[in-house]
Amino acid sequence: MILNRLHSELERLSKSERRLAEVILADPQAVITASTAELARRASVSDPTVSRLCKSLGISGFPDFKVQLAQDLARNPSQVNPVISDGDDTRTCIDKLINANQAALEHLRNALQSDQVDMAVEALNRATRIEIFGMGASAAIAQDAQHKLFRLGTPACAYEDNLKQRMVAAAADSDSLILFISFTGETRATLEVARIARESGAFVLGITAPGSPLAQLCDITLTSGNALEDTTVYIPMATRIVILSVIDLLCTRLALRRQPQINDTLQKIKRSLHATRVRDSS
Amino acid sequence: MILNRLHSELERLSKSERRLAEVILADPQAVITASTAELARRASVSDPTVSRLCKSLGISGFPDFKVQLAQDLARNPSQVNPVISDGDDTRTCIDKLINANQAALEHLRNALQSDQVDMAVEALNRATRIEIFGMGASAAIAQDAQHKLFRLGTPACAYEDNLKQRMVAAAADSDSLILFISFTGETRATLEVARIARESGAFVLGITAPGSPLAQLCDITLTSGNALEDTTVYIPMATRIVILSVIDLLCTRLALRRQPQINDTLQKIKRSLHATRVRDSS
DNA sequence: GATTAGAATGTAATTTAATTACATTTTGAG
DNA sequence: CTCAAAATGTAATTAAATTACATTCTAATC
Repeated sequence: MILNRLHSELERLSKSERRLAEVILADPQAVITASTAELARRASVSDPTVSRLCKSLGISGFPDFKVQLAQDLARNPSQVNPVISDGDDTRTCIDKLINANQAALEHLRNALQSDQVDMAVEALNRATRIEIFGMGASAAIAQDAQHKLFRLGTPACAYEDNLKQRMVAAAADSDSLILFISFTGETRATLEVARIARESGAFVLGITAPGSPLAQLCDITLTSGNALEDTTVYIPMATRIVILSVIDLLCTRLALRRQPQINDTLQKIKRSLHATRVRDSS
Repeated sequence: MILNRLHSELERLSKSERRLAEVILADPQAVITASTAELARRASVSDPTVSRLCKSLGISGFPDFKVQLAQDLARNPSQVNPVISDGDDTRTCIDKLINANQAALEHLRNALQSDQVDMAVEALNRATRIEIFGMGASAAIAQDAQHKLFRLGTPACAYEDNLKQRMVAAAADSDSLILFISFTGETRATLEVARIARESGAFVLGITAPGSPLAQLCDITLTSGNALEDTTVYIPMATRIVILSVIDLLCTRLALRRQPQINDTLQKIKRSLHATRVRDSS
C-alpha cells in the first residue's frame, strides 16, 4: 500500500515532500488523473519535487506511481483515513475496521513466501507430534491451531502455561515439531523455551516477526504480520487475522499433501470441517 | 472492465488494432509497465496505433488506459477460481485463501447493521459481568473475546465446558450479559444453555446465524457469517475471521463509548493494546 | 481488370510531460 | 556568525505520446 508508506514516512520526508505527501493522502483519487505539474501546483511545490518523492519511495517515476496508486485504490475502494477516531460513528468504524483487516490480508499476500510455506508444511508432515506454544493473546490462537492440526492425523497440543511449555520442550525429540506463536518474538520467557526446544532436537517452527530473537532460534519462520505495526492502518486485530490465516494455510497445504492419492481431497477437508462445524457447534 | 470491452469489440476493430488488442489481452499485466513504443513493438504495429485504440475505446490516451487497466486488474485479482483444488501450487493456495478471507470481510461489511451493533454495545456497557460461551472451534474465539473485553473494565470470562456454562447461566442475573458464539446456532447443548440464560434474566447476545434457533433466544443477534456457507468462496476460516471481526468491532465501540471525555481515546486503546502486546508477549 | 474513394496504417514532426542538471536558498552544526 | 550540506526551485533536456500528413491497402464501380 503506497498510501500507508506515504503516511508512515511522513516524518522522514522534507518539508516540500511532506506537503506533497499530504496533498496526495488528502485526495488520492485525484492524483491518478493528474499530471506532475498539476499535482505540484496543488501542493505549491515544484515539478521535480514530485519526481523526487516517487524516487524516494523506490518507484521509478511519477507515471509508475500513478499506476501503483490506482491499483491500491482499486483494492481498497473506500480509502478513508484508516485510523479510528473519537467522533467516528458506528458505520465508519465498521468500514475502517474491515478495510484495515483487508489491507492486512493484502500485506500477507506479499509477505508470504511459498517456498518457506512448503518447507514448513514438509516439517509438519514429518513430525509425529506437534506442540503449539502461545502466551497471552496468542494463547487463543494456539488453541485454534491445535483444533485444526490434530484433525489432520498428527497429535497436536497447545500450551499456554510457561512452565508446561518448558517441560514439553525439554521432553521433545527430533520427531517433534514445536510451533511458536509470538507476535513480536521478543518475550524473554518464550525465548528461553525456544532455546530448550532447540537443545532437545525438535524442529522449531515460528510464526513471529522475521529477524526477531525468536526467529533466530527457529528452523523456519513465517511472518506474524509485525510489519503492519509501522502502518497507519495498524489495528491489533489485523495481526491476529494474519497469524490465523498463516495457520489456516499450513493446515490446508498439509491436508493436500497428506492425501495426494484422492483427487478431490478438498472435498474431504471441506466435509470434515463441515462435520466439525455442525457436530461440535463451533 | 476494459479487458471485457476489448474482447467483445475485437470484431469491430481493424487488423492492426485487433493484433494490438490480442497482445494486451494475452498479458495485461505487462501492459501497465510498458510504454506506447514497447507495446507497439510487441504487437508489430506502429506507435500511433496504440493511441488510436485507446481513443476508439473512449479513453483520452495511453497513460489513462494504463491507469484504468491497472485498476481493473487490481479489482479482479487474476480471476482465479476461488475453490482450492488438488493441483494448486502453494502460491495459488495463498492467493485463493486470502481472496476468500477478503471476500468474507466484504460480506461482513454489508451484513452488519450499525443500529444492531449500537444496541449490543449499549448492553455490553450496562452489564456488570460478561460471560462468554463458545464450544469446539468457537472456544478459541471465546477465549480471545475474554482477553479483549476484560481489559475494558468489566469482568469477562469465557467458558468452554458445557456444564460450567449451565451453572454460570443459571447463576446469572439481570446485570449479566451472556455472549453466545455459535456459527450455526443449532447445537442442542448450546440451545439449552441459552434457555437457562433467558430464565435467569441475563441479557443474551448472540454472534450466530440470524434466524437460527439460538438467534430466537437472543435479545440481539449479530451475524456469524453463516451466509458465506452458500458461497463458492466458502472456506471454514472465513467465518472465523468474520466472528473475530465482529468481536473486535464491539470492543472498539465499547472502548470509545466508555471514554468519551478523552479526545483521543483511540490513542489510549492503541497504547493499551500495544502494551498488552509487548508485556504479555501475545 | 483497372480505377478510385475511403479506410487503415505507418513515418515524421510536434507537442506535451517528466526528469535531469544546475543554481539558489534554507538549515543546522560548529 | 560561518560554512557545509541538504533541500528546493528554475531552466534545460530528454523521453513519451500524439497529431499531421503521406503512403498503402481494400473494395466497390465501371
